[in-house]
Amino acid sequence: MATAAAGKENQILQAGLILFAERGFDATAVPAIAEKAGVGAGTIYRYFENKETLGNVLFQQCLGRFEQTLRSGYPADSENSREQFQHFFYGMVSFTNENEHALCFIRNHAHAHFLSEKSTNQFVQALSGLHEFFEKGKTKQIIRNLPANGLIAIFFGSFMELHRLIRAGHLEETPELMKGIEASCWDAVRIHD
Amino acid sequence: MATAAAGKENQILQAGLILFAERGFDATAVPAIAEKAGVGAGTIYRYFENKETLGNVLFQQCLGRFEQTLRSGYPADSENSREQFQHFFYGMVSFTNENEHALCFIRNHAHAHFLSEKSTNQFVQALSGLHEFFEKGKTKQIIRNLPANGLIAIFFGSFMELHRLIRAGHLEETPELMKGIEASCWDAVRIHD
Amino acid sequence: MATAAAGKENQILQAGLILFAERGFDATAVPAIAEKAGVGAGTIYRYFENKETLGNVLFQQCLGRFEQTLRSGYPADSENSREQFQHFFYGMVSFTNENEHALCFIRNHAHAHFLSEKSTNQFVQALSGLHEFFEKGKTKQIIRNLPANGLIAIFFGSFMELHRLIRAGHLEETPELMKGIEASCWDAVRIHD
Amino acid sequence: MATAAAGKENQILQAGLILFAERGFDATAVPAIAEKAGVGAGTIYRYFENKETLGNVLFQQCLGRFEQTLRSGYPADSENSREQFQHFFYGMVSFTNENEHALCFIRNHAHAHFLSEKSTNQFVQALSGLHEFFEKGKTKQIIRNLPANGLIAIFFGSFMELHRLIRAGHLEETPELMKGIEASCWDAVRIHD
DNA sequence: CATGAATGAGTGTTCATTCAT
DNA sequence: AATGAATGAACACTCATTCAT
Repeated sequence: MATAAAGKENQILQAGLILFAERGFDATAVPAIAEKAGVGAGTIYRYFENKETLGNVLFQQCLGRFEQTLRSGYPADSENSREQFQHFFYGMVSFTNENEHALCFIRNHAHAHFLSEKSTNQFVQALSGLHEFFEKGKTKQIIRNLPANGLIAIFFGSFMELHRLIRAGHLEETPELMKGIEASCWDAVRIHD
Repeated sequence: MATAAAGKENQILQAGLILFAERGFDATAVPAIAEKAGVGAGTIYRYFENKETLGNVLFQQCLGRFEQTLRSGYPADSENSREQFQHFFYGMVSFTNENEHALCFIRNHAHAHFLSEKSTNQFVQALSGLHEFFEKGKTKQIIRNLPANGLIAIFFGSFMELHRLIRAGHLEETPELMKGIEASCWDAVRIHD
Repeated sequence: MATAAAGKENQILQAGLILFAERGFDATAVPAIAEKAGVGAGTIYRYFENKETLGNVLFQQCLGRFEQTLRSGYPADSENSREQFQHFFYGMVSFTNENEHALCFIRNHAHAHFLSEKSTNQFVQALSGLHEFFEKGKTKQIIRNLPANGLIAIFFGSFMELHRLIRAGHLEETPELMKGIEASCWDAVRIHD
Repeated sequence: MATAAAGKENQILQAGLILFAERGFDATAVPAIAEKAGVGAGTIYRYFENKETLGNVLFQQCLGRFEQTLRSGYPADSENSREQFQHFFYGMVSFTNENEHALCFIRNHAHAHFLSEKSTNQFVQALSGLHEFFEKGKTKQIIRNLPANGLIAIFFGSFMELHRLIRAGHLEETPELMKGIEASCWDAVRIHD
C-alpha cells in the first residue's frame, strides 16, 4: 500500500500533536507517542531525527495550516476593514474547529526551548497577514495607533484564552457568543469616534 | 533558628519560581533549583513533599499575591467603572513589575498537568474580583453582555500576551503604550453607544 | 544468476572486512555494512545467519588466505632455515599488501568475544606452518629453545605492531626497513653462537 | 567513612578495567560495569561524565602506572645497556603481574575510537623511556639501526603477545621462560657482532 | 531472491527522590 | 535541620533482526 509509509508518519505526527498539546512537549515521552500512534518506538526515528525535530515539524506544520486558513479567501482588495477583520476572526474559529489540538499546541509552545529559529520565524510569518492588516488600518485611521505586534497580541491573546475556555467546556460556542467576541476584539483594536 | 528555616524555604521558592518561569516545570531539575537556592537537594524535600507540591505551592502563592495586589486599594464603592477597571489594569501592571517571574510562571503553567484542584480553584479565586466587576458592570449596562469568564479571558489573555512581548523586548513599556493598551482593553469589554 | 548471488556475498564480505578492520566488530552496524556493500540490510541475512556468523566467516576466510600465502612456495625441503624464515616473513609482508584490511581485522579481533571455537582453531591452524618450522629448527639447534607458540608470539606480535605503525604512517615501508626488521625477527628467534 | 566515596570511584574503575579488558569497550554495557562495581548505574555518572570519559581515565591511569613502573629504579646512569634493557623487561613483567588487566586493556584499546588526544599522547609518553633508551643505544652502536618506534613495536608487540599466551594459560610463566624471552627480545633489538 | 520499513530489546544517560551522615 | 552521595526507574535513542512486498 502506497499510503502505508505516509500513514505511519501521519500517525506519528497526529499522536505527537495530541500529546504535546495535552501534556506539553517535555512531559511527553517518545514511547508514549509511539504507543498512541500505534507504531514501534524506533519507527519514530525513521521519520524524525529526534524528538526536537518532531516538535519543530509539528510546530511548523500547524502554523503553515494556520497561515493557509487565514490567507485563503482573504478579501485583500476590500475597502471594508471590518469585513477583513471578520475574515481573520472566523478563519481562526474554523481553524480551531478543524484542527482540534493545533492552536493549543502552538499556544503552549510558542516560545518553547526546543524550537528552532525556522520555527520561530514561521510564527512571525503566520501572523504576517494580520500584521499587514493592522498597519494598513492604522494609516487609514481605522485601527488604533499601537504597535502592530501589540495589536496582534491583544487579538491573539484574547482568542487563545477564549479558545481554552471553550475547549475546557467553561464556555459554549454559540453563534451569538462568537459574534459578541468578534465585536469585542474589533472594538479592542479599532479607533472609536 | 526559625528565620533561617523560613529563609531556606523562601530561597527554594524564589529559585523554583525563576527556573519554572524561565525553563518550564518539566524542564527544570530539582537539583538545579537546589543549586540556585543555595541549599542541598535533599533540603527541598524537607519543605516540600515533592516537585509537584513545590510547583503547586508556588502557583498558589503567586496567585495569592496577585489577588492581593488587585484587591488592595480597590475603589469598591466608586460608581466610576472606568476607574475601577483602571485599578485592575494598573494593578496587574505593577504586579508584573514587582514580581518579575510570577505572571510568567502563572501564564505558562495555568493549565499544567501537575496542578492540583486547589491550585486550579485558586486561579478562579484570584480573578473573582474581576469577575464581580464584570457582572456588576453588565447589570449597569456598562460592560458588554458576554459571560464574565469570557470577558476575563479577553482582558487577561491580551494582558498576558502583551506582557510577554514587553519581557521579550519586542515592545517598550512606556506610559503612553500602557495608556493605549488600557484603553484598548477597556473598549474590548465595555458597551459602546 | 549464480555469479550475481556470489557477487553479493563477496560484496558483503568485503564491506564487512573493511568496516570491522577500521571500526571494530562491535562498533560496526549491520546496516552500515549493507550500505557499503550496496545491498539491502535484509540481504545480509540471506547469506549469513547473523552478525556473529559474518564475523566468523570473515575471520576464517582471512586466516585461510593468510595460511595459503604462507604455504604456497614454501621451500619445505630446503636445509636453509633462514631462507625458510624469510619465506614466512616476506609472505606475511605480501599478504598485508594484498589484503589491506585482513591482518588489521585479524589482529584486532584475534581474541574477540564473538569468535567461535572453529575460528579460534583456525588461528592456530594458520600458524601451524610456522609452528612446525620452529619445532624443526629447535631440533636442529638453529632456533632458540623456547616453546614454539612463544616464538610465534614474538614473531607475530612484532610483525603486527610494525604493521600498524606502517599503516598509520608512522613508519615508511622501504626495502631497507623490511630487511632490518626481518633480521631483527630472525635474531629474536634463532640461536646465536 | 572518608574512603567510601573514593571507594566507589575505585570500584567503578576496577570493574570497568576488568570488563573493558575482557570484553572490550564497545561490548561492555554501563549497567554491567555498575553491577560488577556494586553500585547503581547512575552512580557511575557522578564520577565520570560518560562512558568515554571512564574509558579515557582508565587508559591514562593504566599508562601512568605503567610508566611509573618503568621509570622507578631505572639505572639511568649505567653504561650497561643490557642491564637497562632488563630493567624495562622485568618492569613490564612485574607490572603485568601486579595489574592483572591493565596491559590487556591497553593493548586491546591502544588505538580505539573513544580515546582522546590526551590519552593518545599518554601512550607515547609512557614509552618515552624506552624510546630514549633505544636512541642512545643506537648512537652507542649497541642497538640496531632501526627507527626507535619500530624497535619499540618489536619489543612491545612481542611482549604483549606473550603476555596473552601466559594469561590464557598456553604458556607457563617460569623464571627460565622469562629469561629466554628477555634474551630473545634483547637479541631482536641489539647489534650482533 | 532481494529489499528496506518496521520493530523492540537494549543502550547510555538523566533526575526525582531517599537516607546515612 | 541539612546535606549531597547514591539510587534506579524512566528517558531518548540505536541497531540487530524480521518479514511483507
